[in-house]
Amino acid sequence: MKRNTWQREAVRTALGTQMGFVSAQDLHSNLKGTGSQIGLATVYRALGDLATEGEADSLQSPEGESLYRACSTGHHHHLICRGCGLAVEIEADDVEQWAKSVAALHGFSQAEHVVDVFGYCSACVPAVG
Amino acid sequence: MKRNTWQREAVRTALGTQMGFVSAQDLHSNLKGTGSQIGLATVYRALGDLATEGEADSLQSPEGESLYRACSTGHHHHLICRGCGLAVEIEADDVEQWAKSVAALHGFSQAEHVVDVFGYCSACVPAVG
DNA sequence: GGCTTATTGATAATGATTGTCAAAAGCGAT
DNA sequence: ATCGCTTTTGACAATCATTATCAATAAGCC
Ligand SMILES: [Zn+2]
Ligand SMILES: [Zn+2]
Ligand SMILES: [Zn+2]
Ligand SMILES: [Zn+2]
Repeated sequence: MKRNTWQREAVRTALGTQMGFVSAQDLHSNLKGTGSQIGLATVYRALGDLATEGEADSLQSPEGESLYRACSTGHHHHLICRGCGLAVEIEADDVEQWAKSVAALHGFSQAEHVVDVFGYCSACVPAVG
Repeated sequence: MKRNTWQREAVRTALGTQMGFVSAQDLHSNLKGTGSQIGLATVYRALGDLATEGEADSLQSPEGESLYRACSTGHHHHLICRGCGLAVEIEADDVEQWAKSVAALHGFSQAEHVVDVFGYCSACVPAVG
């Protein structure tokens, strides 16, 4: 049976306060910054669990880091700021249809897709040029 | 000025013989297996260069590894078999336009996108059910 | 309160990728 | 072909995210 620990809840709520995607390392730093004594490994485990249970959405940054975000809604994609992590949820039925049809067209089954857009939001663009 | 070395060519041709995406580590193993004495760091550098110059296409596996594939055409995406690594190049102007417009719509700059479809090809589907 | 067992967390281990830098090799000029 | 300058190489160390260990802790149940 899975137990309720303050660590799990801490990660859950910390994720909720984030406005965008964050890495496990970042979230751990944030938690430590607020006085929490939670361990890094626990943050990794909690995030992994949340993602598995569908309470969090995960993706990989272009640099290869795993990023997480609280998310309870259904299938959708994200427009993510490389600077501050801000994530805008985007839906695109066109893309969904396209993915489905291109897979079928080539005889592929059990098709899933990865569709994410990365850039710099209007607030971060001045900081990078 | 960039120089021509047998190492670069070795990586280029080794990539060409692959039917799907491969990691730098795998390609290095393959090269070593055929008697080449090329160094691992050189394989990483060569693949990075090829990707930058547009001669190779790169993406990240779900596990976070960087994968490469020979590719001489312009910007496109892939339909990738989880079973055998087979990759079909796909183009979708619709998706390109969508990515561009959704970024602009939200004030994002320097937008890049990750668009890949994963599934099982017709040859691999029987093996997984 | 105790028992049982999942969970935690400090730390070590892993594994991909990058940095270092002296030695080797490419290329243009001689 | 040789010289000289500059890029490239490669063995090795360093980095960095993530995972594995495993003894200590603490949920949940009686
Ligand atoms: Zn931003
Ligand atoms: Zn979708
Ligand atoms: Zn296949
Ligand atoms: Zn595209």
